[in-house]
Formats: sequence, structure tokens, C-alpha cells
Amino acid sequence: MAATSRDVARACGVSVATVSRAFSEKGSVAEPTRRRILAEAERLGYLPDPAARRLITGRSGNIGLIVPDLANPFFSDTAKGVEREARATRLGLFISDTDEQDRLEPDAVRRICRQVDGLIWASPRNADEVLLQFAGTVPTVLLHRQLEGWWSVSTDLADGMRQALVNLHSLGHRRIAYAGGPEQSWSGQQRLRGLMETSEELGVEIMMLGSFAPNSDGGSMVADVVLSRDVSALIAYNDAIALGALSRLASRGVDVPGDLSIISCDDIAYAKLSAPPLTTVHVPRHEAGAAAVDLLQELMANPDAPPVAKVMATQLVIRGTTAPVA
Amino acid sequence: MAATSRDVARACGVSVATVSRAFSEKGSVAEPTRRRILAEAERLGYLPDPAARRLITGRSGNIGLIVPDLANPFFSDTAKGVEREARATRLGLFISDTDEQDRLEPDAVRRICRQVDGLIWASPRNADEVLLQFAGTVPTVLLHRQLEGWWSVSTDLADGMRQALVNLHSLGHRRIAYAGGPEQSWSGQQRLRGLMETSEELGVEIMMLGSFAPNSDGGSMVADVVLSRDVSALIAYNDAIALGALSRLASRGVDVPGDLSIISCDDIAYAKLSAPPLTTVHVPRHEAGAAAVDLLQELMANPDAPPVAKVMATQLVIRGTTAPVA
DNA sequence: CGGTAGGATGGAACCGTTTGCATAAGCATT
DNA sequence: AATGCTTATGCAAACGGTTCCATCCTACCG
Repeated sequence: MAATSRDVARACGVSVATVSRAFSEKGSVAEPTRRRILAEAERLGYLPDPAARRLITGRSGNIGLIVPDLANPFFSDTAKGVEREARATRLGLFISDTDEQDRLEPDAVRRICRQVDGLIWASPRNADEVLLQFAGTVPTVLLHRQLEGWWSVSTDLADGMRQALVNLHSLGHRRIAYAGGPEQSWSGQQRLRGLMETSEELGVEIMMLGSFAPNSDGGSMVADVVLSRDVSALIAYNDAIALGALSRLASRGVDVPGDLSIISCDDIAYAKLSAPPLTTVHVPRHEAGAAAVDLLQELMANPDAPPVAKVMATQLVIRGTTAPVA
Repeated sequence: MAATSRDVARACGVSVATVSRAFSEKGSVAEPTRRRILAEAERLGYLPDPAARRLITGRSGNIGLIVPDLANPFFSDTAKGVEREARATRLGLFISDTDEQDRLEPDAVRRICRQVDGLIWASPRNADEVLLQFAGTVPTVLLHRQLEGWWSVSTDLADGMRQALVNLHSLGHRRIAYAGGPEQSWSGQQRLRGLMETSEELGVEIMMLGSFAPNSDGGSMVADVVLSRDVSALIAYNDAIALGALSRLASRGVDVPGDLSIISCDDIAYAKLSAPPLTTVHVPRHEAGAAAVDLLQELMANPDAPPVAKVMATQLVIRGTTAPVA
């Protein structure tokens, strides 16, 4: 079917070894010969077979990405960053979505790891032990999470929460609630840490509303719960919760930010389109995805290097859901 | 490093051929032997090398997906449908995003096609000729687009537009504007066709506002343009435009749906969270993605079968941006 | 009881590359 | 002119499976 190196070799009157060398840049091949081979390959539509090449070299030129939910803007933006950087560095990209089910992750890793040179793994909630069982099988960079001894790219959500709380405090808010997300979430723990540390510093107490599904339905529940409490401000786990809450609050006739200020986390595309637009902590998802690819390349080039845990800054973006306390 | 079939064969006292047969289900191997081999493989952590298998069989067990923009909810939902169905049928998934640049698509196809058994290609705008140049290279199913002689999965947007227009008409609207998207878009042409046919039937004229970027910035522009016209209803190319318009209209003090009714297209997750929630034509993106995988499997199993062009129904979802004309 | 059919297994070729080693040619050095 | 070094190229052995074909064994049938 497709042309092979043999075809090109025959057409050029050289051996397949020379054809191979002409394509792999490395070996020395006389310039006129190289040009002749490349021209003939072009004419025949020859490109080296990736599978054959992988078999002998052990490299596939592909990397893998495992995410919990591609339809979640947080992860699709992350995936976009990964994809773009991978493409820029001529790496192919395998993607596996685990439908938010931690127990599917090990299988996803096993299925993917033989086909790639490295893996970017976004596992927000799975137990450390599950990750550890794959230590050493394939060069891996964790995304949106840290783990002792592993390469990782994460974002400084503790600081993001600090910025949020400081801002609310300076607006005069003293009765502040926090609507949390999944409890096992690594990034959730960072949020909590930032919240705790900062509330201690500022001397304000935070009312914990509990754990909610990190989507708009969870947000509707948050809205009803928060109205039953005597607070002037709400910090939400993420934008999806905040947007769901905002929608529910509007239908209950609550004025945001007049009656209640809201700050959330992520800054997804639609955060700026709500009415009022969301005040939220910007999380550089795209950049984190790209950084993960860069780190992975470093790791693949030098598997014995000491692990790097890159942390990217977050930034509070003030929009319309926050106001001075009435 | 990793165990090979030779290792398993040696440990079991059989030949590699038998090990291969034990794993490929096909060939006949005595039940006790098979069990022994599988157990030993498990113990050694052996799994057949996909590259080696591909080299000899010509099958990789992978499919590819090409989309213009993974960060666009329309396509990330589509990708999610593809991923889930691929995973369910044990296919690996390669994804390539072309950053909305048509000229990158040929390269993406070339890069991906040697690594996969089939391709799902979402190319909303590229010229037919560009697609045709890849006819016959790899089994391909077009997504969200049709092309004579090709397998495809698309959604009935012409009918969606009909539903939208009929609904507005029955609410009493007679002065209706349409804010279009990219002009070369295949699905845009379907929308236009549905609009033309139905407006003719109903005897209403539609005011064409031109072509806008299919994102929220485009939507802001649409808002300003539509206010300069004497219309009571707006049909928007997609939800992103509608949400952008809604946000801009709110800041200009326009009451939706009191002063202006809006219907858009897609029904992305955040369509129901705006204030008021969007009336929009639901497009089954997830299901379309899954259907594309099913069709692709049919095509891969039977490459000479006559092409199937599957069209999925759309459905107007009435929410809060439409009301009877004042 | 002999012939044979059929299932289980092994041997070996093959898929399309890369790469270490050998070889040949060309050129400069002495 | 002989030697040695460099450079270009070919040969052939991998890589890790799959599969055709041959062989062996067993069981069945007449």
C-alpha cells in the first residue's frame, strides 16, 4: 500500500540504511544523495512508519494526557494548552478521559503507557497510593496536583484564596462562608489551607458550608444553603458552583453583590459573561498544560534528574459580584 | 525492561506462537495452556507491545480526532462523546486541535493517519477540495459536516432553525434579525437554508446582520448592531454569540425578553445559567461524537460499504430569552 | 486395529525501520 | 608511493509480535 523505505531505496539505487540515515538527520550521508532520496521519497509519498520506528528505537514521539472530564471547561482549557504545546514540539497526543471515576484511572494509564514516551496525569482526587503504584513505569508529570518525589505542575490556589479573603476583608466583610468541593481533592486542600491561614491572620472566622458537587447543580444547593446563614459574602470552590448559585439566587430575588458578595475560582470563559460578571481567582490552566509538556520533555530527556514541582501564580480578578458590605 | 512474549513463552515452556494465540482469542489453544499462559503473563506484567502488533497486523487499535478548538464547549462536548464511545469499544484516541486554522488541517491529518486505523474529522469550514485530497488514505468519518460520497455525522440545523423561526412567529414576532457566523461554515449554510425556506413559508422577512466571530466578543458586536435595527427578535449563530450579546445588552439596559427575544443554537452547558437562561436549539454534540465512532467502526470493518450520512435531530429548548412580542 | 481427521503446538518468515560493524574510496601526510 | 584517517555506504541483526505451514498427538470411526 504505502511506500516503504525499500521502495525509495530501490528507486534511488541505494540501500535502506542510507534512506533511513537521510531521514534521521543523524548519520552522515552525502548531500547530493540525501537530496535525491528526499526528492524520491516526496514523489512516492514515503514517510517512515511510526510503528516500525518505535519498535526499534523505543520512542513513539507521542505523549499521553489523562483527565477526569474533557467537557469540563477547566480541563478542556488545560487539554488545549497541552495540545498546543505538544503540537508545537511535534509530539502526538493521546487523550483519555476517566469520566470523573478514579477507579478507571489505573486502567487508563495501563492502556496508554505502552504507546507513549511520557504521560501527563491530571488526577485531582485519587489516593497517593494509586499513583505510587505506577512510579517508574513511564515518565510522568502530574498536573494540578503535587506528590512528594514526582514531577508536577500546579497552581497556587492557597495564595488565590488568600487574595480572595483579603479582598473581601478590605471591603468590610466579616461574616464569610465557604462552599467547598470534593473533599479528597488535592487542590481543595490547598484552597482550605489558604483560607485557614489567612482567616487566622485577619482574625475573621469562616463558615464552612460543607462539600458540594463542583458543577452548577451543586451551585444551586449552595445558594439555598447560604441564604439560610447570616453571611455577607460567599467564597465558592469554583466558577461552575458560583454560576449555578448566581442563577439560583437571581430566581430567588437576591441581589448580588448588594445582598451577597461572591468570589469563586478558575476564571473560565463564561465567568465574565454572567450578570453580574464573576469576581474570581484566575487559574492559568492553559499555561499550566503547556508547562506540563515542557517539564515532561525535560523529564524524558533526562529521566534521572531530580523532580521539579512547578507552581504557577494565581490572580484575583475583580468583576461584578463583589462590593463593599452594606 | 518490560516482559516480552518470549519471556512468557520460556516461563511456560511453550513457544511464542502459542503465547500470541493465547492473547489474540482467535487461534485454538488448549484451555489449561491458555490459563497457564495468562497467569504467567499477569505475574510477569506482560502485555503485547502495540507497536510490534501494529507492524505485523497493520492495525493499531487507535482512532484519531481532529477538531478546530478543544476549548470551545461545542467541540469539547463532541470530543467527550467520541472519547467515551472509543473507550467503551476499547479504542485508543489521538486528538489534534487545529486552533481554528484550516491550513493546519492537512498537516494534522498527515501526522495522525499513520498511527490510527480511522479518523474522525470535524472540519467546519475547510474547502471540499482540501478534504478530497485525503480521500482513500484512511477510513474517515466527517463530523458536523456532510460531503458527497463520504461517511458523516451531522445534526439537522436547518430543522432547528425552522423550529426557532416557527416559534418566534407564533409568538407574534415579524421583525426578526439573524446574526450569522463564519461564512464558509457548512453548518452555517444549513442554518441559512433552514431560515430561508421557513421564512418563505411563513411570509416573514429576515434581516441579515452579517457575519460575526462565533464567540462572546462577536456577541457584543451583535448586540450593538441589533439595537440599531428595528427588530423584536434575534436569532444568533450560536450560544457563545448569544451569551456575549446578552451580557452587552444587559449593560446597555435592554430588557431581554421584554424588548428583544433571543434564540440561539447549540445548548451548551452555560446556556441555562445565564440570566435569563437562553432559549436555544439543542444540538446533540455528545451523541454525534459517539455516533461518529460507531460509524467509523462500521467503515473500518467494511471499507467498501457505501457511505452513510447520519443526521441527528435537533430540538428547540424554550427558556427565558423568548416572549410574545410586546 | 489401522487409517484419518482435527485440534494443539512449534518453526520460521515477515512487518519496516534503525544501527553497529565492515568496507571501500578518497585524500592528505610523510 | 605507501600509510592512515575520514567519510559515505552497504550488510545484516535486531525490535516484538502474528500467522502460514508443518508436525505431532489423540480420538474416533469403520
